[in-house]
Amino acid sequence: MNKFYVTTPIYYVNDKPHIGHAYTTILADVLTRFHRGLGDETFFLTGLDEHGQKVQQAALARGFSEQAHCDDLAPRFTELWKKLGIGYSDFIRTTEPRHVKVVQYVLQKVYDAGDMYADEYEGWYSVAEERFITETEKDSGQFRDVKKLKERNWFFKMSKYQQRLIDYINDHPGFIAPEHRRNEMLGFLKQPLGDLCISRPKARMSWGIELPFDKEYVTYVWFDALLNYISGVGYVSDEATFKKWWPASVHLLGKDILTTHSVYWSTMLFSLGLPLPEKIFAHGWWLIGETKMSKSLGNVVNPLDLIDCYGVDSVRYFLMREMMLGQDAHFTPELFIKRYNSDLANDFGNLLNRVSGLIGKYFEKNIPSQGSLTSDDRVVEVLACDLHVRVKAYIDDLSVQEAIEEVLKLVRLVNGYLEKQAPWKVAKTDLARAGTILYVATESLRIAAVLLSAVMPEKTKTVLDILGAQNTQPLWGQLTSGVTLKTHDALFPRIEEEK
RNA sequence: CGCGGGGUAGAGCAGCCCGGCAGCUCGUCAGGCUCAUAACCUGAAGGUCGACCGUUCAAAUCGGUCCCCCGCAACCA
Repeated sequence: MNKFYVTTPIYYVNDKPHIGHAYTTILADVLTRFHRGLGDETFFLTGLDEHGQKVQQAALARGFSEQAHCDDLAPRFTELWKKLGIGYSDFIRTTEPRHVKVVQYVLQKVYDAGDMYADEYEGWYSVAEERFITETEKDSGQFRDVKKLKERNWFFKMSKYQQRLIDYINDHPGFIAPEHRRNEMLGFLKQPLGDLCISRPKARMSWGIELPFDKEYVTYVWFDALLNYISGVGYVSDEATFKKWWPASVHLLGKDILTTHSVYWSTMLFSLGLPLPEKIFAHGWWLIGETKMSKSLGNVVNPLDLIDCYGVDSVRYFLMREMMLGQDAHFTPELFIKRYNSDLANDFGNLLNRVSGLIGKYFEKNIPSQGSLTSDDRVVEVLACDLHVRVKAYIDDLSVQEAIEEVLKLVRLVNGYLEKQAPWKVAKTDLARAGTILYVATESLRIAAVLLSAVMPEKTKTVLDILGAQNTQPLWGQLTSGVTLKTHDALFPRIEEEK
């Protein structure tokens, strides 16, 4: 038995959850469910990042205390996860004592190890934004009231680990994925790496975790947030649990936060003497139509709306099927409907109707038995038999869309097989043969449903329930002859284009 | 010359590392079937594989030059 520990980023609580949050979290859930189906022991951690300047500002703007603001927003995330059928193992919030303790422990440990020092931080400061901005941001001309500012701060000796990190990435080809992101990071690391300023003076920004060795400062939010990946599995507090789960199998994240994870987080782990996660996977963004999703543009698609109209499983399916590995994906209602109709209604759902209708008509709803197989039957059987092997390979590669497509190939093949075998004709002259055909088709459908259960837990459960095949494996022959099919409605009713 | 990714049928993508009939899904058109959710199946049309030059018996694939798109360029999250 293997262990599988997956994380999402902990989401920043300055706004409501959107499709981007939903995507990463569903992906983590799908991977977890798939691994659990294989018999792996799984741990799935998600949560919220609650410190930092933007939270402080958002809270202030609403007239809330910071903690009250976080407590108010947290349920918006947990409720959405519930609605999306997310089965996380733990939900961590960085304001929780268990996390705060770990952050302070780590700060002290890094300090004691000599990887922390105080120095003047000098950079461009935007008075309007109340924060330091980067050279790039300054050059963009979008910030007014910019001036050079010096400030005493604490620094983490990140530069000390630069070469070690480069060597590590080179020695571990799968560490940062997809490959072009890995190249990007190696390119980034060709420049001299500076040390990381990990403190913020309370005078300027007080909403954070106090440095154990300097009470005038709180911890820079990334240094705080990244530690959730270990504080969430018992680092320091529960060594046995921690040993069991760390290092993580995969950190899932958006491409915008790849540097923080591959550079800050890795060097922090080096300093702590802990192993690095096995994989850091940066996925693309959801574009709404042709434009980047953005709160300011007000074009954020609320996944909740889709769920209410079309069901949670079809939303999960769409997001998993449409995002190509590591690339950006597009969302429009038209794309959603197209995908839903062609894959779920016409191919998958309709196949269920075909076989259950035929079994109802010719076998009084009892699943027929499988006679000897013809070569045509064998083509289907062979593809269905080792489908789980191909699907697993894709899942291991995080190619969920390919895994799904592989299953749909079987579904399409079976639709063609039925057409060719025409059991509705055969039944009139050779009922046993018609039974075999229907067994082959239904068994294939069962296997497809089992393999799609990680993506669509509810609908596939319905299918397996109809077939009397709950808790079966994706192996040929587990469909029980003689079982009476349950009556059902259309699994995925077609969405008719209108308006 | 900062680093990196990409330009393949109307759309979205695979193939490129390891040259050898240009493939998949959707869309379009024509047939078929009539068990099924106007679903399903079969077939067809549609591509100078960004441009040019080179290597080779053979180039989407290897090398070179150019054009065009995109990402990264950290210490806001």
